[in-house]
Amino acid sequence: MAASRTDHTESSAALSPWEISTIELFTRTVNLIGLPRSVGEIYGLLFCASTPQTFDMLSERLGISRGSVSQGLKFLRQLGAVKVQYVAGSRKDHYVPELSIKTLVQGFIRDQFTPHLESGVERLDAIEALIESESDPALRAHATQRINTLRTWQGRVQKLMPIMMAALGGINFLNQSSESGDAVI
Amino acid sequence: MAASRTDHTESSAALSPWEISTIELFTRTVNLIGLPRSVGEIYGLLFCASTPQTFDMLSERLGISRGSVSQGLKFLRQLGAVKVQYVAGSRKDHYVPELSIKTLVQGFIRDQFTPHLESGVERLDAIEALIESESDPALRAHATQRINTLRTWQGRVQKLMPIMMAALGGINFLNQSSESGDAVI
DNA sequence: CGCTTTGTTCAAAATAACTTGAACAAATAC
DNA sequence: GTATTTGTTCAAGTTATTTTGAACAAAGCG
Repeated sequence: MAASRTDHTESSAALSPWEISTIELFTRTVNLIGLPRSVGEIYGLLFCASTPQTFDMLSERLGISRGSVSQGLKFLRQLGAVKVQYVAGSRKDHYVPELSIKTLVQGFIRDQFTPHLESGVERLDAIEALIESESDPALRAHATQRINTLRTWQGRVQKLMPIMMAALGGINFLNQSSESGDAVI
Repeated sequence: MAASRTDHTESSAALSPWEISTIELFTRTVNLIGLPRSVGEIYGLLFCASTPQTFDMLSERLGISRGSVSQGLKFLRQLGAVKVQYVAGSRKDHYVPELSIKTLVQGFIRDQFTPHLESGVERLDAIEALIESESDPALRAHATQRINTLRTWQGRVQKLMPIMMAALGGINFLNQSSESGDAVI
Protein backbone atom coordinates (compact mmCIF):
# COMPACT_ATOMS: atom_id res chain seq x y z
CA MET A 1 0.00 0.00 0.00
CA ALA A 2 2.96 2.24 -0.46
CA ALA A 3 1.41 4.43 -3.14
CA SER A 4 -2.18 3.44 -2.77
CA ARG A 5 -3.88 6.81 -2.53
CA THR A 6 -3.92 9.11 -5.52
CA ASP A 7 -1.28 11.70 -4.89
CA HIS A 8 -2.73 14.96 -3.68
CA THR A 9 0.61 16.70 -3.63
CA GLU A 10 1.76 16.76 -7.19
CA SER A 11 5.51 17.40 -7.47
CA SER A 12 6.34 13.99 -6.04
CA ALA A 13 7.33 11.54 -8.75
CA ALA A 14 5.05 8.51 -8.58
CA LEU A 15 6.51 5.10 -7.87
CA SER A 16 6.86 2.78 -10.83
CA PRO A 17 5.47 -0.75 -10.65
CA TRP A 18 8.81 -2.42 -10.03
CA GLU A 19 9.54 0.03 -7.26
CA ILE A 20 6.22 -0.70 -5.59
CA SER A 21 6.87 -4.44 -5.72
CA THR A 22 10.41 -4.06 -4.48
CA ILE A 23 9.34 -1.85 -1.63
CA GLU A 24 6.74 -4.41 -0.69
CA LEU A 25 9.46 -7.05 -0.64
CA PHE A 26 11.36 -4.90 1.82
CA THR A 27 8.36 -4.20 4.03
CA ARG A 28 7.75 -7.95 4.28
CA THR A 29 11.37 -8.59 5.09
CA VAL A 30 11.71 -5.96 7.79
CA ASN A 31 8.43 -7.08 9.27
CA LEU A 32 9.90 -10.57 9.47
CA ILE A 33 12.77 -9.32 11.58
CA GLY A 34 10.51 -7.21 13.77
CA LEU A 35 10.98 -3.77 12.29
CA PRO A 36 8.18 -1.34 11.44
CA ARG A 37 6.81 -1.19 7.93
CA SER A 38 7.87 2.41 7.48
CA VAL A 39 11.51 1.44 7.90
CA GLY A 40 11.15 -1.06 5.10
CA GLU A 41 9.38 1.46 2.90
CA ILE A 42 12.08 4.05 3.39
CA TYR A 43 14.99 1.72 2.83
CA GLY A 44 13.16 0.11 -0.08
CA LEU A 45 12.61 3.40 -1.85
CA LEU A 46 16.22 4.43 -1.38
CA PHE A 47 17.29 1.02 -2.64
CA CYS A 48 15.26 1.47 -5.81
CA ALA A 49 16.10 5.11 -6.44
CA SER A 50 18.75 5.95 -8.98
CA THR A 51 19.51 9.27 -7.29
CA PRO A 52 19.85 10.35 -3.65
CA GLN A 53 16.47 11.14 -2.12
CA THR A 54 15.56 13.89 0.29
CA PHE A 55 13.47 13.77 3.42
CA ASP A 56 10.56 15.38 1.55
CA MET A 57 10.75 13.01 -1.37
CA LEU A 58 10.53 10.06 0.99
CA SER A 59 7.51 11.43 2.80
CA GLU A 60 5.69 12.46 -0.35
CA ARG A 61 6.50 9.54 -2.62
CA LEU A 62 5.71 6.97 0.08
CA GLY A 63 2.73 8.86 1.39
CA ILE A 64 3.83 8.62 5.00
CA SER A 65 4.13 11.32 7.63
CA ARG A 66 7.21 13.41 8.24
CA GLY A 67 7.35 11.98 11.74
CA SER A 68 7.65 8.45 10.42
CA VAL A 69 10.32 9.47 7.95
CA SER A 70 12.32 11.19 10.67
CA GLN A 71 12.17 8.21 12.98
CA GLY A 72 12.77 5.70 10.22
CA LEU A 73 15.81 7.53 8.91
CA LYS A 74 17.17 7.94 12.40
CA PHE A 75 16.96 4.20 12.91
CA LEU A 76 18.46 3.38 9.51
CA ARG A 77 21.32 5.85 10.00
CA GLN A 78 22.13 4.33 13.36
CA LEU A 79 22.20 0.87 11.81
CA GLY A 80 24.40 2.12 8.99
CA ALA A 81 21.78 1.13 6.45
CA VAL A 82 21.56 4.58 4.91
CA LYS A 83 24.12 7.30 4.49
CA VAL A 84 23.81 11.02 4.02
CA GLN A 85 25.21 12.30 0.78
CA TYR A 86 25.77 16.01 0.53
CA VAL A 87 24.56 17.40 -2.73
CA ALA A 88 25.83 20.66 -4.17
CA GLY A 89 23.35 23.48 -4.23
CA SER A 90 20.93 22.02 -1.74
CA ARG A 91 20.60 22.58 1.95
CA LYS A 92 18.61 19.38 2.36
CA ASP A 93 20.17 16.11 3.35
CA HIS A 94 20.17 13.52 0.59
CA TYR A 95 20.08 9.85 1.46
CA VAL A 96 21.55 6.82 -0.26
CA PRO A 97 21.27 3.15 0.75
CA GLU A 98 24.06 0.97 2.01
CA LEU A 99 24.25 -1.91 -0.48
CA SER A 100 26.62 -4.26 1.30
CA ILE A 101 24.64 -7.00 2.96
CA LYS A 102 27.53 -7.65 5.27
CA THR A 103 27.39 -4.10 6.55
CA LEU A 104 23.62 -4.25 6.88
CA VAL A 105 23.62 -7.47 8.86
CA GLN A 106 26.55 -6.34 10.96
CA GLY A 107 24.77 -3.14 11.92
CA PHE A 108 21.61 -5.03 12.74
CA ILE A 109 23.39 -7.54 14.91
CA ARG A 110 25.44 -4.87 16.63
CA ASP A 111 22.42 -2.74 17.51
CA GLN A 112 19.70 -5.31 18.04
CA PHE A 113 21.34 -8.52 19.20
CA THR A 114 24.66 -7.94 20.86
CA PRO A 115 23.25 -5.81 23.69
CA HIS A 116 20.85 -8.60 24.60
CA LEU A 117 23.54 -11.23 24.43
CA GLU A 118 25.69 -9.19 26.75
CA SER A 119 22.98 -8.47 29.28
CA GLY A 120 22.24 -12.19 29.13
CA VAL A 121 25.54 -12.98 30.78
CA GLU A 122 24.67 -10.82 33.77
CA ARG A 123 21.21 -12.28 33.96
CA LEU A 124 22.60 -15.80 34.10
CA ASP A 125 24.86 -14.81 36.96
CA ALA A 126 21.86 -13.37 38.77
CA ILE A 127 19.87 -16.54 38.24
CA GLU A 128 22.72 -18.66 39.46
CA ALA A 129 22.69 -16.64 42.67
CA LEU A 130 18.98 -17.27 43.09
CA ILE A 131 19.53 -21.00 42.77
CA GLU A 132 21.61 -20.99 45.96
CA SER A 133 18.48 -20.43 48.01
CA GLU A 134 16.88 -23.63 46.74
CA SER A 135 16.90 -25.99 49.69
CA ASP A 136 16.38 -29.34 47.96
CA PRO A 137 19.81 -30.50 46.70
CA ALA A 138 18.37 -32.48 43.82
CA LEU A 139 16.42 -29.52 42.52
CA ARG A 140 19.42 -27.28 43.01
CA ALA A 141 21.54 -29.65 40.94
CA HIS A 142 18.92 -29.72 38.23
CA ALA A 143 18.66 -25.95 38.13
CA THR A 144 22.42 -25.59 37.91
CA GLN A 145 22.48 -28.03 35.06
CA ARG A 146 19.92 -25.98 33.19
CA ILE A 147 21.80 -22.75 33.70
CA ASN A 148 24.89 -24.44 32.37
CA THR A 149 22.94 -25.38 29.29
CA LEU A 150 22.04 -21.72 28.85
CA ARG A 151 25.68 -20.75 29.19
CA THR A 152 26.59 -23.26 26.52
CA TRP A 153 23.93 -21.84 24.21
CA GLN A 154 25.15 -18.36 24.92
CA GLY A 155 28.70 -19.26 23.96
CA ARG A 156 27.57 -21.04 20.82
CA VAL A 157 25.58 -18.09 19.60
CA GLN A 158 28.43 -15.72 20.35
CA LYS A 159 30.82 -17.85 18.33
CA LEU A 160 28.32 -17.89 15.53
CA MET A 161 28.48 -14.16 14.92
CA PRO A 162 31.98 -13.91 13.46
CA ILE A 163 31.34 -17.00 11.37
CA MET A 164 28.24 -15.41 9.89
CA MET A 165 30.09 -12.21 9.19
CA ALA A 166 32.87 -14.07 7.45
CA ALA A 167 30.40 -16.02 5.35
CA LEU A 168 28.53 -12.88 4.33
CA GLY A 169 31.72 -11.01 3.61
CA GLY A 170 32.50 -13.15 0.63
CA ILE A 171 35.07 -15.33 2.31
CA ASN A 172 33.74 -18.67 1.20
CA PHE A 173 34.60 -21.58 3.44
CA LEU A 174 32.86 -24.20 1.41
CA ASN A 175 31.88 -22.96 -2.01
CA GLN A 176 33.01 -21.05 -5.02
CA SER A 177 32.72 -17.30 -4.73
CA SER A 178 30.07 -15.48 -6.68
CA GLU A 179 29.55 -11.83 -7.44
CA SER A 180 26.83 -10.27 -9.51
CA GLY A 181 24.72 -7.18 -9.59
CA ASP A 182 26.27 -4.08 -8.13
CA ALA A 183 29.89 -4.64 -7.21
CA VAL A 184 29.34 -4.71 -3.51
CA ILE A 185 31.08 -6.50 -0.70
CA MET B 1 5.02 -11.00 35.51
CA ALA B 2 4.74 -14.72 35.15
CA ALA B 3 3.48 -15.39 38.64
CA SER B 4 2.44 -11.93 39.67
CA ARG B 5 -1.05 -12.55 41.00
CA THR B 6 -1.55 -14.58 44.11
CA ASP B 7 -2.67 -18.00 43.01
CA HIS B 8 -6.38 -18.47 43.39
CA THR B 9 -6.29 -22.07 42.29
CA GLU B 10 -4.25 -23.82 44.90
CA SER B 11 -2.91 -27.15 43.65
CA SER B 12 -0.52 -25.48 41.22
CA ALA B 13 3.00 -25.42 42.58
CA ALA B 14 4.26 -21.86 42.72
CA LEU B 15 7.28 -20.86 40.66
CA SER B 16 10.51 -20.50 42.52
CA PRO B 17 12.61 -17.33 42.15
CA TRP B 18 15.12 -18.82 39.76
CA GLU B 19 12.30 -20.15 37.62
CA ILE B 20 10.67 -16.74 37.46
CA SER B 21 13.94 -15.11 36.39
CA THR B 22 14.68 -17.80 33.86
CA ILE B 23 11.21 -17.57 32.37
CA GLU B 24 11.66 -13.83 32.11
CA LEU B 25 14.92 -14.42 30.24
CA PHE B 26 12.99 -16.56 27.79
CA THR B 27 10.15 -14.09 27.36
CA ARG B 28 12.69 -11.39 26.51
CA THR B 29 14.45 -13.65 24.06
CA VAL B 30 11.37 -14.80 22.21
CA ASN B 31 10.12 -11.25 22.11
CA LEU B 32 13.43 -10.31 20.46
CA ILE B 33 12.82 -12.78 17.67
CA GLY B 34 9.22 -11.73 17.22
CA LEU B 35 7.37 -14.42 19.14
CA PRO B 36 4.60 -13.84 21.68
CA ARG B 37 5.40 -13.67 25.36
CA SER B 38 3.25 -16.70 26.14
CA VAL B 39 5.45 -18.89 23.94
CA GLY B 40 8.47 -17.81 25.94
CA GLU B 41 6.68 -18.43 29.20
CA ILE B 42 5.63 -21.92 28.21
CA TYR B 43 8.99 -22.97 26.87
CA GLY B 44 10.71 -21.31 29.81
CA LEU B 45 8.67 -23.19 32.37
CA LEU B 46 9.26 -26.50 30.61
CA PHE B 47 12.95 -25.67 30.43
CA CYS B 48 13.09 -25.11 34.18
CA ALA B 49 10.89 -27.99 35.21
CA SER B 50 12.52 -31.16 36.45
CA THR B 51 9.53 -33.27 35.43
CA PRO B 52 7.24 -33.29 32.38
CA GLN B 53 4.45 -30.76 32.73
CA THR B 54 0.85 -31.05 31.68
CA PHE B 55 -1.36 -28.60 29.86
CA ASP B 56 -3.10 -27.71 33.11
CA MET B 57 0.11 -27.18 35.01
CA LEU B 58 1.28 -24.75 32.38
CA SER B 59 -1.92 -22.76 32.44
CA GLU B 60 -2.15 -22.68 36.21
CA ARG B 61 1.48 -22.16 37.15
CA LEU B 62 1.95 -19.43 34.57
CA GLY B 63 -1.44 -17.88 35.17
CA ILE B 64 -2.33 -17.74 31.48
CA SER B 65 -5.45 -18.93 29.72
CA ARG B 66 -5.98 -22.38 28.31
CA GLY B 67 -6.31 -20.81 24.89
CA SER B 68 -2.84 -19.33 25.08
CA VAL B 69 -1.37 -22.59 26.30
CA SER B 70 -3.01 -24.49 23.48
CA GLN B 71 -1.76 -22.09 20.82
CA GLY B 72 1.66 -21.77 22.36
CA LEU B 73 2.16 -25.52 22.62
CA LYS B 74 0.92 -25.98 19.07
CA PHE B 75 3.53 -23.54 17.85
CA LEU B 76 6.31 -25.05 19.95
CA ARG B 77 5.45 -28.57 18.86
CA GLN B 78 5.52 -27.53 15.22
CA LEU B 79 8.92 -25.98 15.72
CA GLY B 80 10.16 -29.08 17.48
CA ALA B 81 10.88 -27.07 20.61
CA VAL B 82 8.77 -29.26 22.86
CA LYS B 83 7.95 -32.93 22.75
CA VAL B 84 5.12 -34.95 24.17
CA GLN B 85 6.14 -37.54 26.65
CA TYR B 86 3.60 -40.18 27.48
CA VAL B 87 3.42 -40.80 31.17
CA ALA B 88 2.07 -44.01 32.65
CA GLY B 89 -1.25 -43.72 34.42
CA SER B 90 -2.27 -40.38 32.97
CA ARG B 91 -4.44 -39.56 30.03
CA LYS B 92 -3.01 -36.07 29.81
CA ASP B 93 -0.18 -35.16 27.53
CA HIS B 94 3.05 -34.35 29.31
CA TYR B 95 5.49 -31.96 27.73
CA VAL B 96 9.27 -31.78 27.87
CA PRO B 97 11.57 -29.20 26.26
CA GLU B 98 13.96 -29.81 23.40
CA LEU B 99 17.38 -28.89 24.79
CA SER B 100 19.49 -28.96 21.66
CA ILE B 101 20.04 -25.44 20.44
CA LYS B 102 20.80 -26.78 17.01
CA THR B 103 17.40 -28.40 16.81
CA LEU B 104 15.71 -25.29 18.15
CA VAL B 105 17.36 -22.96 15.67
CA GLN B 106 16.86 -25.41 12.84
CA GLY B 107 13.14 -25.62 13.54
CA PHE B 108 12.85 -21.88 13.77
CA ILE B 109 14.65 -21.30 10.51
CA ARG B 110 12.72 -24.02 8.75
CA ASP B 111 9.34 -22.70 9.82
CA GLN B 112 9.90 -18.96 9.95
CA PHE B 113 12.62 -18.11 7.46
CA THR B 114 12.89 -20.65 4.70
CA PRO B 115 9.35 -20.11 3.39
CA HIS B 116 10.06 -16.39 3.00
CA LEU B 117 13.39 -17.02 1.33
CA GLU B 118 11.71 -19.33 -1.14
CA SER B 119 8.83 -17.03 -1.96
CA GLY B 120 11.46 -14.33 -2.39
CA VAL B 121 12.83 -16.07 -5.47
CA GLU B 122 9.44 -15.93 -7.14
CA ARG B 123 8.96 -12.34 -6.13
CA LEU B 124 12.25 -11.35 -7.69
CA ASP B 125 11.22 -13.01 -10.92
CA ALA B 126 7.96 -11.07 -10.85
CA ILE B 127 9.79 -7.81 -10.26
CA GLU B 128 12.19 -8.53 -13.09
CA ALA B 129 9.18 -8.92 -15.36
CA LEU B 130 7.84 -5.54 -14.26
CA ILE B 131 11.14 -3.90 -15.10
CA GLU B 132 10.64 -4.78 -18.78
CA SER B 133 7.92 -2.16 -19.04
CA GLU B 134 10.26 0.62 -18.00
CA SER B 135 10.81 2.68 -21.15
CA ASP B 136 13.96 4.60 -20.22
CA PRO B 137 16.94 2.29 -20.92
CA ALA B 138 19.13 3.89 -18.26
CA LEU B 139 16.52 3.41 -15.55
CA ARG B 140 15.88 -0.11 -16.78
CA ALA B 141 19.57 -0.89 -16.48
CA HIS B 142 19.67 0.55 -12.99
CA ALA B 143 16.65 -1.44 -11.90
CA THR B 144 18.13 -4.65 -13.27
CA GLN B 145 21.33 -3.97 -11.40
CA ARG B 146 19.42 -3.61 -8.17
CA ILE B 147 17.49 -6.81 -8.65
CA ASN B 148 20.77 -8.55 -9.27
CA THR B 149 22.00 -7.22 -5.98
CA LEU B 150 18.94 -8.72 -4.34
CA ARG B 151 19.64 -12.05 -6.01
CA THR B 152 23.18 -11.95 -4.68
CA TRP B 153 21.91 -11.23 -1.18
CA GLN B 154 19.43 -14.02 -1.50
CA GLY B 155 22.12 -16.49 -2.46
CA ARG B 156 24.39 -15.35 0.34
CA VAL B 157 21.74 -15.79 2.98
CA GLN B 158 20.84 -19.21 1.64
CA LYS B 159 24.45 -20.33 1.81
CA LEU B 160 24.61 -19.02 5.35
CA MET B 161 22.04 -21.44 6.69
CA PRO B 162 24.04 -24.66 6.45
CA ILE B 163 27.09 -22.86 7.80
CA MET B 164 25.12 -21.72 10.83
CA MET B 165 23.77 -25.19 11.38
CA ALA B 166 27.22 -26.71 11.20
CA ALA B 167 28.56 -24.15 13.65
CA LEU B 168 25.73 -24.76 16.11
CA GLY B 169 25.98 -28.50 15.76
CA GLY B 170 29.34 -28.59 17.46
CA ILE B 171 31.40 -28.97 14.33
CA ASN B 172 33.95 -26.30 15.05
CA PHE B 173 35.63 -24.78 12.03
CA LEU B 174 37.81 -22.45 13.96
CA ASN B 175 37.95 -23.30 17.62
CA GLN B 176 38.27 -26.07 20.12
CA SER B 177 35.03 -27.86 20.92
CA SER B 178 33.29 -27.21 24.21
CA GLU B 179 30.55 -29.00 25.99
CA SER B 180 29.08 -28.25 29.37
CA GLY B 181 25.80 -28.38 31.16
CA ASP B 182 23.41 -31.03 29.99
CA ALA B 183 25.05 -33.33 27.50
CA VAL B 184 23.23 -31.99 24.52
CA ILE B 185 24.17 -31.66 20.88
C1' DC C 1 17.63 40.25 14.13
C1' DG C 2 13.17 38.29 11.90
C1' DC C 3 11.87 34.92 8.31
C1' DT C 4 12.09 30.69 5.99
C1' DT C 5 13.63 26.12 5.43
C1' DT C 6 14.71 21.76 7.39
C1' DG C 7 14.20 18.32 10.53
C1' DT C 8 12.90 16.40 15.41
C1' DT C 9 9.85 15.22 19.29
C1' DC C 10 6.12 13.34 21.54
C1' DA C 11 1.22 12.89 22.96
C1' DA C 12 -2.78 11.21 20.92
C1' DA C 13 -5.00 8.36 17.30
C1' DA C 14 -4.82 4.37 14.49
C1' DT C 15 -3.36 -0.16 13.72
C1' DA C 16 -1.60 -4.63 14.68
C1' DA C 17 -0.76 -8.41 17.76
C1' DC C 18 -1.87 -11.13 21.70
C1' DT C 19 -4.84 -13.09 25.15
C1' DT C 20 -9.03 -14.59 26.91
C1' DG C 21 -12.92 -17.59 27.67
C1' DA C 22 -16.90 -19.76 26.15
C1' DA C 23 -18.48 -22.90 22.70
C1' DC C 24 -17.01 -26.81 20.41
C1' DA C 25 -14.82 -31.39 19.17
C1' DA C 26 -12.48 -35.88 20.42
C1' DA C 27 -11.52 -39.47 23.14
C1' DT C 28 -12.04 -42.35 27.09
C1' DA C 29 -14.55 -44.08 31.02
C1' DC C 30 -18.65 -45.90 32.98
C1' DG D 1 -25.18 -44.69 24.92
C1' DT D 2 -24.07 -40.61 28.36
C1' DA D 3 -20.91 -38.20 31.21
C1' DT D 4 -16.39 -36.65 32.01
C1' DT D 5 -11.90 -35.39 30.85
C1' DT D 6 -8.83 -33.24 27.70
C1' DG D 7 -7.68 -30.11 24.37
C1' DT D 8 -8.85 -26.77 20.27
C1' DT D 9 -10.91 -22.80 17.95
C1' DC D 10 -12.09 -18.25 17.22
C1' DA D 11 -14.63 -13.82 18.03
C1' DA D 12 -14.25 -10.25 21.21
C1' DG D 13 -11.50 -7.74 24.53
C1' DT D 14 -6.98 -6.24 25.88
C1' DT D 15 -2.42 -4.73 25.28
C1' DA D 16 1.45 -3.18 22.62
C1' DT D 17 3.29 -0.98 18.68
C1' DT D 18 3.29 2.23 15.01
C1' DT D 19 1.86 6.35 12.76
C1' DT D 20 0.38 10.91 12.66
C1' DG D 21 0.64 15.87 12.94
C1' DA D 22 1.20 19.93 15.41
C1' DA D 23 4.44 22.23 18.36
C1' DC D 24 9.12 22.82 18.80
C1' DA D 25 14.26 23.45 17.86
C1' DA D 26 18.24 24.61 14.70
C1' DA D 27 20.44 26.65 11.12
C1' DG D 28 20.95 29.42 6.98
C1' DC D 29 19.32 33.69 4.58
C1' DG D 30 18.44 38.52 3.71
